[in-house]
Amino acid sequence: MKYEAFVELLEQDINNGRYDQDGKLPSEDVLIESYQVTRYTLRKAIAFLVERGQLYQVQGSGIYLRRRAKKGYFNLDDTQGITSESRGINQNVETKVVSLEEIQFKDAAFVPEGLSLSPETILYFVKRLRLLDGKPFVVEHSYYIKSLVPYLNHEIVEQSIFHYLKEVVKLKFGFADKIIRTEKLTQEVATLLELKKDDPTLVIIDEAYLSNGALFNYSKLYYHYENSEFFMHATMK
Amino acid sequence: MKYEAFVELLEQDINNGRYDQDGKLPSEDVLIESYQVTRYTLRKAIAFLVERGQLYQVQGSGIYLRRRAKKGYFNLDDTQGITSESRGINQNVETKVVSLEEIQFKDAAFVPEGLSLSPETILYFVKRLRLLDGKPFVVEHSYYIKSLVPYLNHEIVEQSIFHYLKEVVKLKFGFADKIIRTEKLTQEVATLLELKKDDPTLVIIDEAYLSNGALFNYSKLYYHYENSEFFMHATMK
DNA sequence: CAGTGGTCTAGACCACCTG
DNA sequence: AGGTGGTCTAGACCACTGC
Repeated sequence: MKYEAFVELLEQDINNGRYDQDGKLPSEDVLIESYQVTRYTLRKAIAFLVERGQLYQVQGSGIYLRRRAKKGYFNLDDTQGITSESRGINQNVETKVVSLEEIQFKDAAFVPEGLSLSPETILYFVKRLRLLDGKPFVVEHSYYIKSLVPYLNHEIVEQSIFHYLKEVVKLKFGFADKIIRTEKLTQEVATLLELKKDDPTLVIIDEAYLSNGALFNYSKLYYHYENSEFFMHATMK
Repeated sequence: MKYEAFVELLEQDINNGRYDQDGKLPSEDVLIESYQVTRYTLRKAIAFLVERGQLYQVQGSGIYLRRRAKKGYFNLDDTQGITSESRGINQNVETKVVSLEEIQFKDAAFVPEGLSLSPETILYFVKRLRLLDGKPFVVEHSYYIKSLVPYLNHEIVEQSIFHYLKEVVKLKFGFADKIIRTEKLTQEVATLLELKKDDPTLVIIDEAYLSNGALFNYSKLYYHYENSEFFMHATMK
């Protein structure tokens, strides 16, 4: 059994409360027996859930459920936009497209530090406002490299772009770098967020790479400081 | 050979430019041969460096160095204070202790959501201002649970508390949860950061757990919005 | 000291990229 | 087709926790 499938199965059982009375899972030996998986598969799945902060392991003792697992936050590790980020709570996501155009790399308003592309490289440039339950949540300024993302139109951009890239264009995502900071809002972004110039904003600069290491998208995201909190889990090594 | 030791060895070779001409590492088979490690040890070490964003792997192709790896940022995954976070750049860290006192849990100014402790639980409460190259960088409001952190004094708190807990008290750290958001500054914190009331601030609420899952510390950190940028690396699953 | 998770070995086969 | 990384097997032993 592939470990991804086993992760889902295990996650279901955990979420259905199968292990709630103990607050911990059975030992690895018992899990191996009851799910009929090998230790490799089991530990790979457990490691995934540990990374996500749902479980923790104590050597010599057992595998424990995290109590008070965080809900209702956007997870900084989820790199695929609001739709999947907001799982755990049911919220209505709306998207307003401010603009969609093709530009050349040399005309981009901002560029990731150290990124070298030919000045004539064609990029899609998308500005969107996204709302959660009717409240302005984030303004996105996103660039997509056209040689890797060959087609975007208004209709696609009104939905989840990443969903389209994954399911339709069949891009294989690899990893993302993010820079997080706080700024004062410009008038342009403040208007969209229904805030005032110089109000605070949480800014995330996001660089997204395919599994082959090629950058296909970079974005600057301005979050409404009152409507957005992010969560992350880290191991202390 | 333990994989932690091998990580260090491999990291040294990478940082010394041993693999720069190719931009990639040799294949796993070659690495196994040249470093005399087993595939398990090799892949565990590689996985660690991939998680940190220093390498990426492409199935069927190879193990590549990340170019333009980020330097000069604070890594959100590093959970052990400024001293180790700021590696990569040499900056002078100063610490000014604003206050150090023992309080009861019921008198704490803030409490992590869902945390249940007896109201009489004794906590150390530490307020510190930390400066980088003489510039105010972060104001920390930190609580330590005395039953797990039995002793703190002014001298310790002027240094790296985590270093003390790790090396002297021999606590074994496990994991940390963080919530990241933006707020407007209160007058009290603004004064310490040499900013004005209502200026933006990046806030991180940090909960730190021992390897046995016990919470030993939680903090609210107010970062100077002009002097602090954070970096993180994520895999897109 | 019994039982648990962590590391390690030595293989095999699969999935994917590249020439 | 050959070579690369990804998954998987079936063990063994080590390190730690808790009774």
